[in-house]
Amino acid sequence: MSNAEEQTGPPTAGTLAHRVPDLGALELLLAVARLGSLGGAARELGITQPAASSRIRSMERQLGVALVDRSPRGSKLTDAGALVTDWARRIVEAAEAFDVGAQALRDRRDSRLRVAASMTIAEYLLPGWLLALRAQRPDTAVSLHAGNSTVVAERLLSDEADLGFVEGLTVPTGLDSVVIAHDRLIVVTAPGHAWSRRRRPLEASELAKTPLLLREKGSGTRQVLDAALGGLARPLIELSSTTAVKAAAVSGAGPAVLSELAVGEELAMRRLVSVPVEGVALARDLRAVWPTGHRPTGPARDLLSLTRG
Amino acid sequence: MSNAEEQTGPPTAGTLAHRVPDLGALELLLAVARLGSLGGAARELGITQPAASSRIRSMERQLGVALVDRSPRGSKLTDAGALVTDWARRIVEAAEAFDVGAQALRDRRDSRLRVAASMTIAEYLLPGWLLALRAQRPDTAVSLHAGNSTVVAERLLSDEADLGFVEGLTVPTGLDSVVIAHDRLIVVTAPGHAWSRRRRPLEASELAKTPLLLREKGSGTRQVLDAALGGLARPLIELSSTTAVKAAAVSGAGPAVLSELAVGEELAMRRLVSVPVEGVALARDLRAVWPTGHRPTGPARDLLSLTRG
DNA sequence: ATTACTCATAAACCCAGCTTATGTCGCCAT
DNA sequence: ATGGCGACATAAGCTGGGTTTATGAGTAAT
Repeated sequence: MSNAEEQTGPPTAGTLAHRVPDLGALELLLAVARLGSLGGAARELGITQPAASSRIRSMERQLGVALVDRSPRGSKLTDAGALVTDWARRIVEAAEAFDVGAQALRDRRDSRLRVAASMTIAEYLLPGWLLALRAQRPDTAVSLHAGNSTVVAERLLSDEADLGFVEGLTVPTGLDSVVIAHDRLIVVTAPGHAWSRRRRPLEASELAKTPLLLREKGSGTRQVLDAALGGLARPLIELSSTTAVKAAAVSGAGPAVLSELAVGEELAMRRLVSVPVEGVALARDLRAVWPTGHRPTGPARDLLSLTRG
Repeated sequence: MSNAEEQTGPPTAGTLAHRVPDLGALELLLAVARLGSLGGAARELGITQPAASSRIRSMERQLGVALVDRSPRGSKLTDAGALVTDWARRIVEAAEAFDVGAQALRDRRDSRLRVAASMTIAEYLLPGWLLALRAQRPDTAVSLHAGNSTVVAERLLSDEADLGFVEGLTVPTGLDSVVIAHDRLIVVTAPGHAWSRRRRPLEASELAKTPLLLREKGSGTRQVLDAALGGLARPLIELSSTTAVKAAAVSGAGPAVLSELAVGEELAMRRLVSVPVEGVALARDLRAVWPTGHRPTGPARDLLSLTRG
C-alpha cells in the first residue's frame, strides 16, 4: 500500500516513530555501549544474542549509519555511534522519568508514600525526585495525586496524602511547610517577537497593559502574576494548561508569563526567549507541606530530604 | 516462557520498553491532547480512527490509568492524562532531537550545509540548533561530522565542511571565529561524597592533588583543566567519553570535572552536585569557526545566527 | 588443536498494531 | 420527531518486526 508513493526513499519519510528506533532498541544500544558486547547486552536485557544482533543491525539500517564496530572479540561504538548513543540516552532518561511518574499515578492504594503536588511541581520536579528516591530506596511504592493548593491541603488534612508540594504565595492553614526551592515567573516570547530584541528591561506598567497568553484564573501561576501586577494582568487568550500556553508562545501568538521551570528547555533550544522585566516581584517559593505537627517520617522524610539541595 | 516467574503482575515487571508506551503511542497522545479528538489525531498521523482508539486504550491498560475522557462529541484529557501527556512530551522532544541529529549524521553527500563540530557541542547543542533551523528553513539538508578541533579545522580547510564549532582554548590557524556561547568546567560528585557537603569553596591546590575522574588526554575538556591547573590534573581513572565519566561520577566513583553543558540535567535531578572551586579559570568559549576570509553565507549563515542569543 | 569467546545467518513462530466493515450514541438541523 | 453527521467502540482478518532455536564461522589464548 505505502510503497507506491514513497519510492524516493527514507530520508524524511513517515512519522517520528518511523525514523527513531523504539525504546527497546535504544536501551539495547546503551547496554552495548556500556558492556562492549552484543551478547552481553542481550544477556542483560533478557533476550538472545541473535535478537540483539538483528535489532542493532536493523537500527543501523533505519538510521543509515554504522553504529558499532563488530569484531570477533567484542563490539565498540563507531564515532557516529557514540553520538547517537548520547542522544539516545536523553530519550531513555525521559522515558525513565515518564515511567516512575506513571507508576506513581497508578499505585493509588497500597503505597507507602502518598504524595499530593501542584501541577507544575508534579510535571517538572517530581519525576526527578522519584527517580532519586527509587535509586536509594528501591522498594518504596509511591502514589501521586496532582491538584492545586486547595486540593493538596484537603488530601493532607483528610489523611489521603503523607506529603504535599505547593507553589502558591501562601501556605494553606493547618499545614506546616518548608521552602524547598525558588521559582520565578518570566516573560517569554517567540524569537521573532519585537520584545525579544529589546535592550532595556520591560516596565511593570508595560507588562500590565499588554495582552498576554495566560493560564486560566485560579492557577498558581496566574495568582502570582495578578498579585505582582495588582490584579491587572490582561489576557490575550486564557489557556487551560502550561503546555498550551507554551505552545501558543512558541508559535508566536504573543508574549506569555510562565514558570522558569516550565520553559527551561525551550530557552535552551531557543524556541523561546526570555524578556527581562523590572519592578515586579515574580519570584515565588516552592514548598513542601504537611499537617501541622505531623513532621514527615519514614519514606516522606526520605523524599523530603531529596528535594533540598 | 516468561510467564511462569512473573505471575505477580505488571507493577514493576520487564524492562523500560515494556512499561513505557512506544513513540507512536506517545505522539498519538499528544495529537489527541492538541486536537481534542481521537479521530482527528488519527487523521493527522495517517492512521484510521479504530487504530487510534485501540492504541490509546492499550496505552491506558499498560499504564493502569485512564488518560482521556471519551464522549460522543470529542475526547478530553483526564487530570492524570494531562500529566502523562506532559511527561510524554519530554520523550517526544528528545526523540525529535535524536531524529534531526541522526539525519545529519547520515546525509553526508548531497547536503547543502556541512557542519563539523566538537563532541560536546555536537552532543548537547547542535540538535537544538538543527531543530530551530529546520523550523525556519525546512528544506535545508544538513550533514554533521564530529571530531576534535584539529579534525574540524582540517575539514573546513579542505572544503569538506562549511561551518565548524570548537571548544578549545585556541582557534586553529587559518580559521576565523566568533564566540557563540560560554561554558564552564565544574567539579561534580555524587550527592553522598564528602565534597558535596563542603561549606567553603575548594582550593585549586586541593583539586590538583586529588585523583579525579577524567576524559583521556587530548580531549578538549582535559586540555582546559590541565591548563588551568598547570598540567597537574591527577587521574583516578581515565575514561573515553563524557558519558562514561558522568556515569562513574553518578555511581560515586569519585569527583569529576565536566562541562556545565554535560551535567545540566544530572544537577537538576540531583544525581550529581556541583562543588564550588576558587582560584581556577575553568571557563572556556565555544566558537563557530570558518576558513579565514570565507564569511559564512546561505545556510551556514542561517545556522550561525541561530547559535547566538 | 582444543576451547571459549565473539558475531552472523536461517527458518519458524507469535503477537502488536493495522485496516476494513460495522454498530452505537449524542447533538443539531430541518 | 427524524434524518444526518460527528464522535467513539467492536469484530475479524492480515501483516511484519522481533523473537527463539539451531547452526556456522572467525579470533585468541591455552
